[in-house]
Amino acid sequence: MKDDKETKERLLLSAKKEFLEKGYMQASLRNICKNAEVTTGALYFFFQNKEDLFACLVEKPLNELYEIINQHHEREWNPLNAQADEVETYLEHFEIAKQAVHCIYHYYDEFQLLLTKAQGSGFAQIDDQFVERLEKKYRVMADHISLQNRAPALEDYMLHWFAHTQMNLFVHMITHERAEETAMKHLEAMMKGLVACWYQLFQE
Amino acid sequence: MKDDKETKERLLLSAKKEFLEKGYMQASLRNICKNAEVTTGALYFFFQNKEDLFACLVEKPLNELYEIINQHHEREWNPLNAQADEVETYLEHFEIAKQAVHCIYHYYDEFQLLLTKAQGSGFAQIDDQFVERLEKKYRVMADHISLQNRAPALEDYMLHWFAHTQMNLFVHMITHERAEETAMKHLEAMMKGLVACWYQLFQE
Amino acid sequence: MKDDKETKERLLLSAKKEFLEKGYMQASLRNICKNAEVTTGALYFFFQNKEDLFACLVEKPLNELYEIINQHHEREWNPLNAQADEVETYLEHFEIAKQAVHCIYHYYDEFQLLLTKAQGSGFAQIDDQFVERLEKKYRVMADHISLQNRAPALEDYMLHWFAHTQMNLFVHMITHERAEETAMKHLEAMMKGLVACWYQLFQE
Amino acid sequence: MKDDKETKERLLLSAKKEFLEKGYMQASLRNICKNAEVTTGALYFFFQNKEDLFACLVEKPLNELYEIINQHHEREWNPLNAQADEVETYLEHFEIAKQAVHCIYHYYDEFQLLLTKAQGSGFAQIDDQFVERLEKKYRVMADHISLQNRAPALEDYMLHWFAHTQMNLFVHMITHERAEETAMKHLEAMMKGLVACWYQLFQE
DNA sequence: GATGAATGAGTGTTCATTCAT
DNA sequence: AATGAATGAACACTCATTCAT
Repeated sequence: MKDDKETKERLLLSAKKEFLEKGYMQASLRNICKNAEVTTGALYFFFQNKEDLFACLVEKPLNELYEIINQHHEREWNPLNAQADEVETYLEHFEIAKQAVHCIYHYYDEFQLLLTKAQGSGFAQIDDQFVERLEKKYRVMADHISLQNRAPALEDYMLHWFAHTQMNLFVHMITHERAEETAMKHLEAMMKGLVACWYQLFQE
Repeated sequence: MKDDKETKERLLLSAKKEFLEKGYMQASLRNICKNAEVTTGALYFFFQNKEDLFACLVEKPLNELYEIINQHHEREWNPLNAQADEVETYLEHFEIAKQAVHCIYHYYDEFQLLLTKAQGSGFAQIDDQFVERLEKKYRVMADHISLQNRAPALEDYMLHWFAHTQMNLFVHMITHERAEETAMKHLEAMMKGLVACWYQLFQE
Repeated sequence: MKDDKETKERLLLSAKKEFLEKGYMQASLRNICKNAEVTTGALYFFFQNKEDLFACLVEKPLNELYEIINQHHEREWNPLNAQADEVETYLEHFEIAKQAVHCIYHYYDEFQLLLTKAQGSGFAQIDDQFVERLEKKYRVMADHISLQNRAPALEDYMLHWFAHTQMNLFVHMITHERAEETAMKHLEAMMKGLVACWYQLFQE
Repeated sequence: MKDDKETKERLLLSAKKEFLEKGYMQASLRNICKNAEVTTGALYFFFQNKEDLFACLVEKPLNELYEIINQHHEREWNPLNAQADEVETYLEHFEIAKQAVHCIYHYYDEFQLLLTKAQGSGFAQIDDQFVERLEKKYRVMADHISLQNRAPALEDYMLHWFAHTQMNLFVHMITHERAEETAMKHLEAMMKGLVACWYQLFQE
């Protein structure tokens, strides 16, 4: 009777557009419904509230990204067999980043929402959580390097900053380059820079 | 205690508090006036609107920061007499950053507003403007290096990202460390990292 | 556990709970259906609307109570053979009240609904109807007494008030005592008081 | 510019009407504003919310009534000099009731609101509080009588019921008779009945 | 300089009810 | 007998802003 697209789908689409344009807070449910050619009541049939609507857009991509980071962590970074020379480290860093970027570009709009339009929603501090996961991962790598180099452990503050910088790299990409292929090319250069930075942090 | 302060001053103080607590969008002028023990009308005598109120808090610190960057640019970075060896570069980078950080910590609350609470206001993309200024400055430095090394010019994208990263460093500091002195110590380490990153960007 | 009960039964049970908890107005059909594990549509298959649902819970108990009052009226209160001395009167009053209380406690929840949770429904003024029936009954008794005592007839207002007071006694019981046995004990004492009051109304 | 009546006054008047007609819950603020020829915002300038609006109508009359009950309690019912014969008791009971009724009729609409239209507001259980105050007062009188008659103390349940009945008398009056004078005449007869009831409660 | 009153559009959310399937 | 989708009006409440005084 309506269109070929299901109502829920139309609502999600309309919501995505509205959230992208105005951000979570300024987005108007009324507007979302109007653009989806649906009444307000209908929205509340499919979603519990504004928050839930946003979450439905964003949760799946987010979990996929988390899985990527965590899998990596568990599978490859067994420090026993790691040979933490500079090249190794770079490859490791780069591999994680590449997969993350791939995921992020696969859900381009959704990560735009998460990383730049979530203020006011429950996902506002998502970057902190994301940074935290990176931090844990980097802590293991850092301690390994310190051990090999007989250098003092990397300060928490530095580790935290580095993780933040890494995450901001992703935010930067998604904000400045739409094409995944081009993004990937940039990624390589930036990661080289970051790895140089990383090793510098261990020098006195 | 209250009465000796001018109304305008009280409003600005109350506004700063509200904006810091809730961010620009969620801040309520009603609330700001109530806490300043002033009526809404009074606010509109001193300020044109919400936007203007926010600007009044933030404009002066922002301009001071801009001046620091620009002065530096003009005075010290005459490329004719620059000897762009690595140490020089580091010192140059570091000197600018130090002065910027000093300024930022001098107006701690205000930069908190600008850098983390401005979403919804006209200053929402202030970081972009800030980045732009850094970019211009780094362009000169980069070209100088390229010339000396007979290397190809640094890509715009990379320059932009590096400037972003530099700016995020400031955001990170202001979000994670209240004491200027401690901040400065961290700054040194982080800047060493960034300079390493910077030089890496010129490698093939 | 759920499946053996018929849908209609489950709806009525769930509705009773919701109405008792929130009263007629605040009760949510949505909620009633959810707790009955049934969709809204199903509710409207069995009941015409909210009002009807409430009525279905409450009508049968109400009619039984009406019958008790009316039967009594017709059977026993033939004034020709009544010997309206004080003891007789007390016993008569008491007997009716006892049977009414028994009925009310047999349908405890339902009368709770009727007497304290019906605001907003068509049963909101049920107490008035109830009082009316009591009134008719008391009118006969009152006139009999007036005749015997050659006293003026009991004013309508007083009769109405007395009937109200009698009914409030029932409301009070159902609101303050869950056990029928205990309630009955209290009933006796209260009825003695009311009969004293009743006779006082005939004094000049 | 508007009428001769102030906006706030108009709002209160309109609110009183709406609350009386529909009860607290069903009353619509939109409607109240419309009838007062005022925008919704205006209402919220004068009142915090629906609850507050209702309270503003009702609080003053309520406090006056409380004062009447309390003053009485403190001034006259010093049991040392009380001669608790039946006539005394009646007069005492009657005197309180008369003053209460006078107060109630002075604020006729407001007590209508309080006693019959407050469901859903914070004043929903106001009758309980009111009963409680009466109860305290009657407890003193009851114990005095028990002492004199060497009779056992009046059961709490009975006292509570009697207080309820007394209060219901007021509710009844306000619901059934608009003219204070007529009401007062009825009051006397009803109070005589209640005092007879009261004394009956002390008989075995 | 500042007040107090008022605007009016906007917010997210809930509701009883309907109906094609 | 029952579902799931959808309606549309209503709700209390908040907002930045205006303006006569």
